[in-house]
Amino acid sequence: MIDVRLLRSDLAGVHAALARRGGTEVLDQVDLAARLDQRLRDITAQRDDIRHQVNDLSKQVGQLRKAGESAAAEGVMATSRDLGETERTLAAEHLDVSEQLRQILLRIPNLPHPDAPDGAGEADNPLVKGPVNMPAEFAEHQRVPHWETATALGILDNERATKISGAMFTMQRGLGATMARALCQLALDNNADAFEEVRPPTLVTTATLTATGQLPKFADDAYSIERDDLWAIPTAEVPLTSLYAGEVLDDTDLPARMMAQTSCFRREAGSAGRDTRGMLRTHEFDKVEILAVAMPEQAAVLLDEMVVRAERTIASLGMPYRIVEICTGDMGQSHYRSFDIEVYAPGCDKWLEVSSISWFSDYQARRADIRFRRPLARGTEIAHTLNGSALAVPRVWAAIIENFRQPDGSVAIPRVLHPYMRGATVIQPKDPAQAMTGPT
RNA sequence: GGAACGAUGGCAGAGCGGCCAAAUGCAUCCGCCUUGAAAGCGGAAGGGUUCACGCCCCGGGGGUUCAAAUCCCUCUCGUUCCGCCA
Repeated sequence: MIDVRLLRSDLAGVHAALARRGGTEVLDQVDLAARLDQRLRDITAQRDDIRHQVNDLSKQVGQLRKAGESAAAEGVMATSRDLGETERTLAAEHLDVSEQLRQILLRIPNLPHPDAPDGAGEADNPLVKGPVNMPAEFAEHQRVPHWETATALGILDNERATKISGAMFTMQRGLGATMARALCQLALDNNADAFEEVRPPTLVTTATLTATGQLPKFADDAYSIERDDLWAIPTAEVPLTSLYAGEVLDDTDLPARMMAQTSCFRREAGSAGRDTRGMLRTHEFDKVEILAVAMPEQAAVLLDEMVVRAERTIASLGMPYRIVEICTGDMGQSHYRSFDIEVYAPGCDKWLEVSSISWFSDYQARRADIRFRRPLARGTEIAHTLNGSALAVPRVWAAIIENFRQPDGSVAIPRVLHPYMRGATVIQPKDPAQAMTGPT
């Protein structure tokens, strides 16, 4: 949520910043919000004035009663009672207008960082690094889609996953399952020097999913469990951001850094039919997320650091990758500034987004009410939040299968994963760990 | 799932319907004392909103009343006991 006070102090500036994201409906919403805010403040002033009078009169009643002047007290009570009517009317109107305002504010996106590149969409995202590790050309045996290779090796069994749970669910088996877990372990180990490992809940309340910005606007993208009013998290960002919701942190606690491996659940409502094969787009997947709650002046450096950390893990796998910055027209609603890491998958011939690292300024923290206190300052300030995927399993997994496919159809396991693979260095068709192959 | 009790400031913990933003203790900060510290003594200090006056905040919501931390209803959460259970 953006700061309402900006609508009063610099409406033109808000307009200019949001215009960079493209679209004009937002600007109308901003104007509407500004009008509602003005009205709300008028009502508040009137209501508070009435309350002030009632409070005064009530005190008088007490004093008159004590003095034994009950007739005078009755008169004052009558006056106060009448004022109470007006107060109720104004209070009801206040509630109504403030809820309207809130609903609009919740849907207004964050203002982009001044340095975020302008652009209309994905095609305008500037390349900031790479491609790294890109060979002059790929061998023919690498030009096989991972779902073919992996199914043949018996490490991917999407047919049975679909039987169990429906379309766009995947299942890894044998060394494929081991490697999925190994990837998470690698990402966790790579960041354990600076981030506290957390194992948060994966079902959260409506309030929690609203704090990070998924609700109310993107309800269709999330799985809900209506009977208990819970939602399945689309990313560990959701519970980790809300970990300190409603709290006032000490400046010495900041930046607070946390990481978590969780399942992530996405309905992919808008992308039915796209990327349905293999593991490019799935309803449930594992991801290691890193996250920081910080003071504003700490955030820019943290963003750089988190990009470097995500890159380091990806780079260590030895696959071609590049880093792009997300332009204003392609940024998510809550984002202030954002970078993606993409890995090249030769079998699909696609650059796959495997990590996204973002700075949210105070947008999420205001929704979540995460504040901090400076030593000498009076009052509190809204914190900044940042987060990023240290590693998202399915696409990295897929890219490994394609990049490291050998001429004989086996897959070489990247060296950094060897310690986590129980001695395996290659995934062979006749690997004894494969108990049963898929029903092809 | 059933029953009982509970929810107040950073923590602990008082609080007759009006004099309660709220005692007291601990912790914190600033002085004094001291070579320095501890102890002792004195003092300061909640959050939100507002240009300000003011208004709001005692788990959330609703109600009663001229007036609610205080009375009533309800929800949530917690503790204990019972049941069930990886």
